[in-house]
Amino acid sequence: MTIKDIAKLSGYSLGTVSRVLNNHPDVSKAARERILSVVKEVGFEPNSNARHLKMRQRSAIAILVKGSQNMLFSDILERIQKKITACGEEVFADYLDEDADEVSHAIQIYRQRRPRGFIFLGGDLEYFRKSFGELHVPCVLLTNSGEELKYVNLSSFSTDDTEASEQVIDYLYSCGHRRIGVIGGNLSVDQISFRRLLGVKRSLEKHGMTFDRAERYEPCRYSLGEGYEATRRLLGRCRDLSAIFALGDVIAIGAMRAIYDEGLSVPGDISLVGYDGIALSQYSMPRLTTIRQDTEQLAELGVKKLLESINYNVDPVHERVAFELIKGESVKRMEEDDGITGGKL
Amino acid sequence: MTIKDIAKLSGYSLGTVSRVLNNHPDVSKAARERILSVVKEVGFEPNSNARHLKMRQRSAIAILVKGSQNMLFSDILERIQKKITACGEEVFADYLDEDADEVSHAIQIYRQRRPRGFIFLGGDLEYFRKSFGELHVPCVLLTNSGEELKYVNLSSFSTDDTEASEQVIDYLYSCGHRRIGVIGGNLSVDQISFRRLLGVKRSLEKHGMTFDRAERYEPCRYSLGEGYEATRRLLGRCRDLSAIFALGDVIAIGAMRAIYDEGLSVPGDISLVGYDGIALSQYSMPRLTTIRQDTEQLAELGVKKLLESINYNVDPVHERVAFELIKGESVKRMEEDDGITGGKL
DNA sequence: CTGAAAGCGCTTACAG
DNA sequence: CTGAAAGCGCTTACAG
Repeated sequence: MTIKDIAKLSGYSLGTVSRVLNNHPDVSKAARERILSVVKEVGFEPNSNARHLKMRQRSAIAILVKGSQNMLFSDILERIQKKITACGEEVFADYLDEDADEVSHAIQIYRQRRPRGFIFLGGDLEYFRKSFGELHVPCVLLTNSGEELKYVNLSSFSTDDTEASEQVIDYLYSCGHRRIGVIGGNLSVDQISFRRLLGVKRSLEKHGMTFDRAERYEPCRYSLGEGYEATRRLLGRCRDLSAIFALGDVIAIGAMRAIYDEGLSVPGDISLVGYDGIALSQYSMPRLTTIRQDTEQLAELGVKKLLESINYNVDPVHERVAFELIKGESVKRMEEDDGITGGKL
Repeated sequence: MTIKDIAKLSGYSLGTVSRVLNNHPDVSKAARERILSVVKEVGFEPNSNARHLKMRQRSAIAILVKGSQNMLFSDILERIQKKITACGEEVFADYLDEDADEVSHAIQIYRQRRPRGFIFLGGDLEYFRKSFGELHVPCVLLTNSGEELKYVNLSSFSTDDTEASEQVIDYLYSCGHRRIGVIGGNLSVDQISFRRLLGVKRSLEKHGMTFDRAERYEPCRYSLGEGYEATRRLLGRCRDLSAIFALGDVIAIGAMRAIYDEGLSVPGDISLVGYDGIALSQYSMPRLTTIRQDTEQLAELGVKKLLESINYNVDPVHERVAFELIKGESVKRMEEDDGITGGKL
């Protein structure tokens, strides 16, 4: 069943059928109705290969997800898919390893499938800097800011990681915590974890303390298992911590279990704060105190901007989305610990 | 950059370039080497729209995932993607709501993108029965068996849900539990939850007990929140339960929190068993006793079979994959409860 | 408003 | 082993 058959069946020519199918304005009402009814009757669907070949138009919207087990991204992805589909666009998602080079991957996908745009769920600026210049389609980066890169076809929407992390530490400080450890991510300048660590440092310095990274920070990937191991390493090294800030909720859940396995309790012995605000964080025991990223906003703005960029070639934007410190049950208020342990210990 | 440019640059004709690109045997070594070197040099990638238009061949392999937050499926999906990509095939994933009609969706995707095959991650036999007949590409259903449907283009690989559930209840029984509640899924004959319930019933009857569904079973979707709510409803109704079998780990994690919120403990007051064996189940406190589905095997067999079906038109198969009862920390061995509460209570 | 025709980038009999 | 040519199913100037 091709457009030719529809032409024959409807009594109109190939071109007219095509015009109707593509919603061109200059078709008579009679022709439109007749052709549409035939199309419907036989359940015709145009061959998208032929269509895209002609239109030289990219077929769908590609979503590149860094880490298939990342629950924050699953959440955003689900929302994006719904929104894009609702706009009548096609979407497809591809998963990459957490450390994979998403930009090289995008370039490869672009060659193979010519998507009309990309949405990156997570991104390492290092890779963007290296080869994003080769990608000439509208792109949106979510959860990390691409502002400093100044590419004309890259917008981004993200949480202000530094500010949020600063608030976390401010909060822990206000609860009397002075010996705070941090786990998650790594020290590369281009990663979100770097900005989160910056917020940690900023808060501590504001309170007259310093952050000894070598001692108090333990890097790890964003997984339960790595969060678990990192916590054990950190606790093995500095037993005196009263609080741990995990740079991701999944890491925090792993950390929680590690703390228990060390014979300690949360928040009795060690207070714990996560980051992301995934659903799971509110079902753990205790409920996690965490930074909730606004996944609905991220999805909404990301899709809207991408579609605009595809259709109108607008200027890129780099916006921050509001976050919220959710006070769960995993942080203990210390009594009168302040005077004693002021400054870094 | 098209195949024509490559022809010009290499000094060979269009046809020869195409043959080299498609690994046709009858091309001279000289031509092959020359053309390949040019292709490499300019980084040429054939236009897949044109290619597929000609080949009338479906472009990629589509994976339909029921429930984007389903961690078991994320796990399997990740493995599938790696394997398919390793075979040089393209893949794309689409997420559906847990209750969506995946078969209608597949038919629609088929019309739009002509994938060469489908892998269904989760499936409701009701939908397959209704309209799978319209889908004429090789398909593989994972985690549910499509055997009874007898479609020539549908294979399936799944865990023996009935058998596994029977083992769960056998185990709980052997630990002295007699008042067992079940949560998750629904009673539709075509769902995996139905088969799991069948195993529950079978085990209980084997031990001379009956299963009062209206009283002891509470349906819910496979999410933390619904698991939580279902548990509260169930506990509100029958306070005397000594164990709960959640038909999914995610449900179990929600249940665990609900049990705590009722002022009870796991496994002190109530023992809990999950199903799936996702990573999270081993990081909860206590670790979950659960049925581990072999995601690696499911992915491996599914991909292998689909590729075979696409390339050789082989007969469908319906196989069971081994499972394992993982004994975590969430089940308590009761002392001498047997004599007193024999039979259903 | 509509039709006839060119062409998108490729593959594959058909000849040689 | 290789080239010339037809054609996959569509879109879109171009004429009318």
